[in-house]
Amino acid sequence: MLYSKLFGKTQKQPPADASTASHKLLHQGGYIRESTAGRYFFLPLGQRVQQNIIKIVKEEMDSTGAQEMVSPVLHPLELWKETNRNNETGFELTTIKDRREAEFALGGTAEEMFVDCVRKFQLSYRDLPFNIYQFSTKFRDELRARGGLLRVREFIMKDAYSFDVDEENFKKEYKKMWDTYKRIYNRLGLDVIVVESDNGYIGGEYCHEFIVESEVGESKFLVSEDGTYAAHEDIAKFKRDGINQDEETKKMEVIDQPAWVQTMEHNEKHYKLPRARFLKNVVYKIRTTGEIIIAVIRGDLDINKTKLEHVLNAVGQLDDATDADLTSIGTKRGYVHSWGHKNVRYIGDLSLTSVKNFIGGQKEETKDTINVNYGTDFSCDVLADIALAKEGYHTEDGKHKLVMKKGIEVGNIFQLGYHYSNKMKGANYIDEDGKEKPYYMGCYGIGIGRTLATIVEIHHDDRGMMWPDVVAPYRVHLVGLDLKDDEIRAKAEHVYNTLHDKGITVLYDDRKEASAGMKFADADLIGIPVRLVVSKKTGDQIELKKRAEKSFQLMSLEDAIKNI
RNA sequence: CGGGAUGUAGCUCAGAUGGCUAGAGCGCAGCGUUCGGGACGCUGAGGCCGUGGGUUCAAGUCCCACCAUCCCGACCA
Repeated sequence: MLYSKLFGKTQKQPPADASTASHKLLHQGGYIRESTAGRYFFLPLGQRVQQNIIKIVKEEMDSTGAQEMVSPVLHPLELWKETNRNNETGFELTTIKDRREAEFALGGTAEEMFVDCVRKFQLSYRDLPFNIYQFSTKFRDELRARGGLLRVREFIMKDAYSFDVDEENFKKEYKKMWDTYKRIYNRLGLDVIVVESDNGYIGGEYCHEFIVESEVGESKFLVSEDGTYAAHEDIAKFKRDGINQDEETKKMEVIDQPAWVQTMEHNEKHYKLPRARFLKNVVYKIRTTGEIIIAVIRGDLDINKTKLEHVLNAVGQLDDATDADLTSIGTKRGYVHSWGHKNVRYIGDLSLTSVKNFIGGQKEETKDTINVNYGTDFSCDVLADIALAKEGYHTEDGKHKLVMKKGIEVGNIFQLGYHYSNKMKGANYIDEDGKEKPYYMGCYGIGIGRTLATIVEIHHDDRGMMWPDVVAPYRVHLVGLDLKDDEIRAKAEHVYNTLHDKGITVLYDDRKEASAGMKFADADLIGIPVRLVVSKKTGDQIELKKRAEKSFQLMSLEDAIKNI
């Protein structure tokens, strides 16, 4: 490719509103342009990289026996209604109507579509298992796009769906996809951490995110110091250390308390005891049913809303209680009781059994309870893990400390089980015994654009991008200097043609007017792995410099080609 | 959706207290001089000052509404 003909230009200054390295560099290097917030043009350079990533993902998927296909972008809204994902689960669904008033969802993920396609066939157990996938543009009506390609409203995703006869067989597929993802990211030059995470609106019981550690990432997760446990903040388990287990259990009493004691800080000051000794209540409301939920937890811990939603089987439906909600159960802020309110459900955290003789639980203006013990003085409707894990807490076995990390989620794998095959009519296969049975599913996603941006986040320096060989838009950036000299220009063109004939992709900076400094700066910014220079100085030889290295060497064209 | 900020040339930005016939640097076009780390000179093209209302003799500048964008939060594979 001749640089002078390349559509898209480099730019000296980054756009003012770009906050991440990948956003700045991809824009400056002429890889992408913003259309509207969260929707991007991929310019020729960007598209070449995107295609390279797609190629690698496709090769690895195909090698597992998965089969590529493609589904319509517009999904009949009835399908989303069939699984009740159109309104209740908080999916960022964009819907449209056509001229005949038929309603569609712009596909944001395609479980329903793939199941709908599969159920059109009379599947036998002999047809299973299989894994079908597609690359397609996904739409997410994000409230807030950010970070260039890191969180967008439209992007290409590889989404795969597996169909098995049962869980045992599914697990083999899940493991296969896990290993495949590791290979894919390895080839792309990304170190991934596999993290247990929350299924959210996808459904199913367990899933894993593939995360590349980065400060600009939005995924927070906890890792045990020895690295054997990694889990997303929303599901991370940890040990509730016993606080005062050797203390004698005392009898509950109602005591006088000064009116100024209202917050946790006040408690600590008044009783001169650590926060863990107090009871804390947090109130929520389930949006769909209006039911009030009181979460009771040890004072030093915080509620994890996602965990609580799972306990309540109300994913994406929990709102913080308003003052009006508190009034409706006959109380107000600061005076919520850990027991006794009517028409509420009490969910307690596991930590309630880790403390003896709690203080609090039934606060009034100048009274409160002390020596409160879970099980004897009060109990919740459910006792479960609903606490937010934090850095410094210990793993469940108590052996290791947890460390908080941030990263970019570049892919994920989900166990779906019977979630969709149970909800959708006719999602069955005929088993050996002649009976209809639902198939056992999994799904597997990779965000291509986000992966591309992540590669830039990891591979760049202050001059520009540094693409790994396999994804670089071209293998070689050929810089011609002194090109007004016919002889030198002929040499450069010879190099260009030779490389081309050898099947090596090359971007040839053939501009006559541009200065050497400008060409080098552009080459560094664009970040192609190998730079070759032909100029007055290089004579019969050619200069080779790798983007990632400082030094360059003169050599013959043949040696240079060997080197590439 | 809550809090904060910003919308002036393709990009980055300047245009106190209203007086604008709207500027600079980069970029772009032409000519000349340069030519191994974003060279220089001259010339030139390029603006409904986000949109709509209002106040005023006069609005890029003040007021209101809306829209858009960014940051924090909420939400979110």
